[in-house]
Order: sequence, then structure tokens, then C-alpha cells
Amino acid sequence: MPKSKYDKIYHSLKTKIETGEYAFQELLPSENQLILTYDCSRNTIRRAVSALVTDGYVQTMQGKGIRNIFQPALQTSFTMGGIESFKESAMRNNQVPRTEVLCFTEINADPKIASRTGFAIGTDLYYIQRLHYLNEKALILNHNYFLKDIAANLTPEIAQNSIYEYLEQTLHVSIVTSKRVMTVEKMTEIDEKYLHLGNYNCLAVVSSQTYNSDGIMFEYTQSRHRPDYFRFQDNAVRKTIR
Amino acid sequence: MPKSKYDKIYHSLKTKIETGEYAFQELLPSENQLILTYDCSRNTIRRAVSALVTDGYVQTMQGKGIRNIFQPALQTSFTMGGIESFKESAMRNNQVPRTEVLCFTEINADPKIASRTGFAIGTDLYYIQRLHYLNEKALILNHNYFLKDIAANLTPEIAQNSIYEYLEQTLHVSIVTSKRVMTVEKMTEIDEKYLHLGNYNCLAVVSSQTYNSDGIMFEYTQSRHRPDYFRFQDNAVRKTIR
DNA sequence: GCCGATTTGTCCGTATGTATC
DNA sequence: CGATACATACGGACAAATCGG
Repeated sequence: MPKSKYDKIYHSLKTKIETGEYAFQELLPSENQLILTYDCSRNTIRRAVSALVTDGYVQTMQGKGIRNIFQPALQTSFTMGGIESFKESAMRNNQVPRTEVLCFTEINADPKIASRTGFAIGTDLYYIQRLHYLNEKALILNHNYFLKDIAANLTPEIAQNSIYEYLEQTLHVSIVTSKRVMTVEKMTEIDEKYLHLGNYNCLAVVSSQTYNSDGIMFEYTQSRHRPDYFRFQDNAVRKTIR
Repeated sequence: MPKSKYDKIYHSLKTKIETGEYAFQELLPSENQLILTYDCSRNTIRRAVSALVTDGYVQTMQGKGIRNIFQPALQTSFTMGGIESFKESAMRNNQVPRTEVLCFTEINADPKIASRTGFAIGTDLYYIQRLHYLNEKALILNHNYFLKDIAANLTPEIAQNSIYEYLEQTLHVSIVTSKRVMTVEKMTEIDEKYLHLGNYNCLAVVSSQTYNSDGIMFEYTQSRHRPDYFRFQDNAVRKTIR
């Protein structure tokens, strides 16, 4: 897989930070030194560093340098800022994923579904209900709606493994952006049946609309998470007030 | 307040998108056209556009152009991807904020507090408990811990208005990055007392560590949100798998 | 299917501004 | 004040993807 130059530098620096090559609060080599190390232009270094800033790994300070603010204990989290499939998240955390397909149907978007998902009325969709286990504990109940035109020939077998893997590797659909909204909702009977929430009466709900590289929204998903295992992590950057 | 060139272009394009000057799914002018419009270099345009991409406003497609994917209905949310004070969020949504200071004390970080907040043991802190109202409804119960050295001479009066305003405008502390973790927790008696959760038995909790431009973590805050009014919005960009 | 025009993606070099020490 | 560091901005070159003829 060909990586771009700035991406290689980004990963190289990221690894060095994660393995503790730079101590917490220590300054990284200056841009000029990094230019020599990686034999590249200043723009390329700046691009790699700016990606680390968005990841919350480092902080740049004009006139001072680039400070490492990575704390390993905090950066381990299941749900992250990026777009990841359940399988990928599990693997990143070295855990064993399993997916059970509860329901696999083809439906047509009626007005109610259309308004909830954002698809146009009358659109042909796959509606899939899946239960995701981690280390044999049911954690997430997923309701997926996929555009039939884009996610062609989806099967329960694919849904049991990884739909994203199929979309990207077989259909060459490139997933680009995803708009997500997180809320807390009262549990329903279905939630209780599959997730066994104990004495919690609500759960964490992540709704997302995902776009492919043609700008088409091809997926709407509602993920209902067990509250005691839900943890969403985020790094925010302050925009100066004007 | 002086704005940089790319920031002006960013805001100009953002406004045009929000006011519907470009239709949903329509292509924006190409980079070369934008260069002529704003009389600048290509890098400057690219920087402005890339900020719009992170905001989930547009999508860039190699060989095609820049597509507007802004949907007004979705972009209105109280809690957002950036760092915002309660007062700023309220004003952005044209609502009336009010803050009640429940408790204002100075404490010294014992081992328990230190491990929860991430401050070193023995650090001098302000501990503030505040209740935030929107349109006279109690929505958020905040537990703030501020480093006494940085947030010097904080008073209950300041806490009732806006601590961030004081930090930035009076003390010239620049707020840079914030690491946040979102979870769902069981409610406590204090939550129930102030937030009146009805028949919900849990709430949305956002814990954050905020750093200033010297790389010092000067704030730890736990925000406990009424679940029925909590809504966190986010735009994610897929990183290609390697 | 090919070719050329258009458009975004990557990369380089340079100059100047601004903050820190 | 000068040296160092990051921030902004410009210009140019080539690659890769898309689209129309």
C-alpha cells in the first residue's frame, strides 16, 4: 500500500511518541531538525505535525516548539474521533469481536423512515439489525440502513463479518465523511432483551450519516451502546474568539 | 481583531454556504476560480477549504471539485466538536443562559482528586460547582477544578458570568486543546436534586482536561448533562486503511 | 479506448511575520 | 538585540482522478 510522504512522517512520529521516545511534556525536535531527519520540505513536516495536533498527541507553540502531550492512559478508548468499523475498533484494542445478525431485510423508505434517516422517500434500502459482542459480552445494538444501489448484493454473511470491509475492498466504495450525533435515550424492550442493561434505564445512542466519495449519503446507522461500556473520546482545539 | 487571510476566506465561504448561496450537493467554484475571487495563492484557498472539510461543510473530490454537504437542520446542536464556554454555546443558539454558583472553594489535590483529575498531588486548586440554566431550565451540573496558579484571583462573581471570558480577556491565558471523554453514568443524589431528571436514572457526562499554550493542564471539568437535552455533534473523516 | 482539459492531491523552495528566549 | 521557533503566504512543479470529445 503506497503511503504519501507526510503520512509516513506522521506515523513515524506517532510511533515514537507512543513508545515513549519523547517524554510527556518534552519538546520534539524543531521543524528544521525534522526537515533534516526526514529529508523533506517544511510544508510536509508541518502537515504531519498538524495531524498529530488534531489527534491530541502534541501541541505547537509559536517561538517555543512542539510539545508532547500524549498520555497513554487516556488515549485508549473504544469509540474514537475517526470513522472505524466495529471490527477495526476491536482489533485496535486487541479484543475479540463477534457479530450476530438479528435481522436482515430489504425495505423501501416510507415517510417515517425517510425523516429519521435522511434518505429520500421511496429509496430502496437494506435494513440490518446487528448485535456486537466484545469478549462474548453484548455491547452494541446496531440498526443499519444502507442504500441498496451503493451497497449492492449485501448478504447476512457479509453483515456478520464486516460491511465496511466489503464496501471498501470488494465494491471499492470509499467512505469519506460521517456526521454523527450522540444522545442518551431511554431503553426500549428490544434494547433490554439483547443488552441486559441491569438497573440502567437508558443508553448511549450514536446516530450517523455516512457519505461516499461521490457525496452520496449511503448509510444511516443508529448504534445503541450499553452505558457502562460506552466511552467516546475526542480532542478539541479552541478557535480564537473574534 | 486581525484575522489571517485564510481565516477570512474560511469565514466568507462558510457564510455563503450557511446562507444557501451554494445549494446542497452543488459544487463550489474550483480552487483556481477561488484564487481569482480572493486574490491569493492556492495554498491559502486549500487551507480554508480544508477547515470547511473538518467542519463537515464540504467534501473535496479529486478530479471533480468541492461539494457542499451542509444541511442546516443537522448542524444545530448545543455541544459541538470545538471548545466553547456555556455562555458562547447559548449565544450561538440564541438562547438565554444563566449560571448559579453552588459552591466556590479552594482545595488542595489529595490522592483521590489527583487521580480523578490528572493534577499532581498537593496542587492548589479552585473547586467550583455550577448549575447552568438555559431559558430557566437547569440543564448542566458542572464540577470545575482550576489550577490556582493559572486562574489567579477567581471569584464567585466571575464564575457566575464566564470563567473563560476572564481567563482569556483579563488574564490573557490562551486556551488551546482539550481532551474530552464522554460517558453515561448513573445519577447521584446531587444530580437529582438540581437537575430533576424525572424517570431517567442516568445522565451524559463529559470529562475534559484543558491545556493552555504553555502545555500546562490548568482545568479539569466534569459536566453532567440532563440526558433529554444532551446532544453532541461531530464530523468524522475516514482515514484510509493501510 | 484514448487524449487533452480540468480539478484536486502532494511536494518543494522561498520570503516574511511574530513569539520566545 | 539577535538567534531560534512556529505561522502565514506566495509561487511553481508534477501526480492522480475525472470528464468530455
